Amino acid sequence: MPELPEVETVRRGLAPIMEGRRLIRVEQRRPDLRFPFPDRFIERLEGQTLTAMGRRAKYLIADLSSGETLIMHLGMSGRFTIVEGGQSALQGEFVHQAGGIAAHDHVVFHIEGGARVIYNDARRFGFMDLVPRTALAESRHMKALGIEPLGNELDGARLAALFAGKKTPLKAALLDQSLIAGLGNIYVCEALHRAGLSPRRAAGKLALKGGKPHAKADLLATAIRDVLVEAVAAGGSTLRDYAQADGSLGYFQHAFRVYDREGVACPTAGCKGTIKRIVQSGRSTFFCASCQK
DNA sequence: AAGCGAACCTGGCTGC
DNA sequence: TGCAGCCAGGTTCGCT
Repeated sequence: MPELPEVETVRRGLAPIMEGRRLIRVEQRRPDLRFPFPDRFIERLEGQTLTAMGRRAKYLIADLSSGETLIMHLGMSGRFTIVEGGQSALQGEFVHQAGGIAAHDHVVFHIEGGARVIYNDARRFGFMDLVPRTALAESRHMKALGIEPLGNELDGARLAALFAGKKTPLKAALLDQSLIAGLGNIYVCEALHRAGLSPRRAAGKLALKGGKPHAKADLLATAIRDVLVEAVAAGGSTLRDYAQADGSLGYFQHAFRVYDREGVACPTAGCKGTIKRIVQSGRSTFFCASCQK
């Protein structure tokens, strides 16, 4: 999935199609994804106008005219495809031949004006839920989330405070959504490389000392922000066949410096190291042992 | 209580 | 070509 930049890209792709429009019809093609769909899912959506498409961490947050909010998470393999209304005969024919539905298309939103938004998720680690807007912040999905890395809260001092006393490696601390919400495996690797910090280093080492954060804490906060801002600007990096929310077939190739680049020369200027792959808490970490201390 | 590993599920790639 | 084995962007649960 989609980490924060990819989810933000999806949000930006869906917003112009869905905001201010009514959900004419909704198809739910199976009873569950990661979790069961909420009770009366279809009935609570059909006829509602989608008033705003937002994002919190890796969650899409769609406000409805009913006062409820549709929470959507893409898990590992979730994706949205937009099929515009008023398309050419040729495209229409293609869609017709394919039945308009592909394997793992689990939810179809028919939007006022003719567009369809299709949610496809092969592994079904994603989910959708409905909660009253007023209960969103306290909902089980939002409740334990940490700070937004692109918000104003993230800086060296805050990072140092969050990591204080933690013996867990920086890699694990940065993946912990209850501390900073939105980073995933790729951008954690990228941010640590930019900051010159080893993923194995204890998170607590960046903690405040005498009221001042470790100098590296500022560096890491900046690296996190930079890597996310660049990825969002690039339209969210996409891997393999991950489709852009606008339904276009072309995909953007983001140049990762370390992720999935085992054996490649470290891109840091003047560094003679080679990117290594190790496993931390069951997941791949890519880093350069010679410039990341 | 923090901090691991396993589990959830399917598909794609690698190597025999 | 076939098939077993391993790996994948996330989160949650359960066991130290």
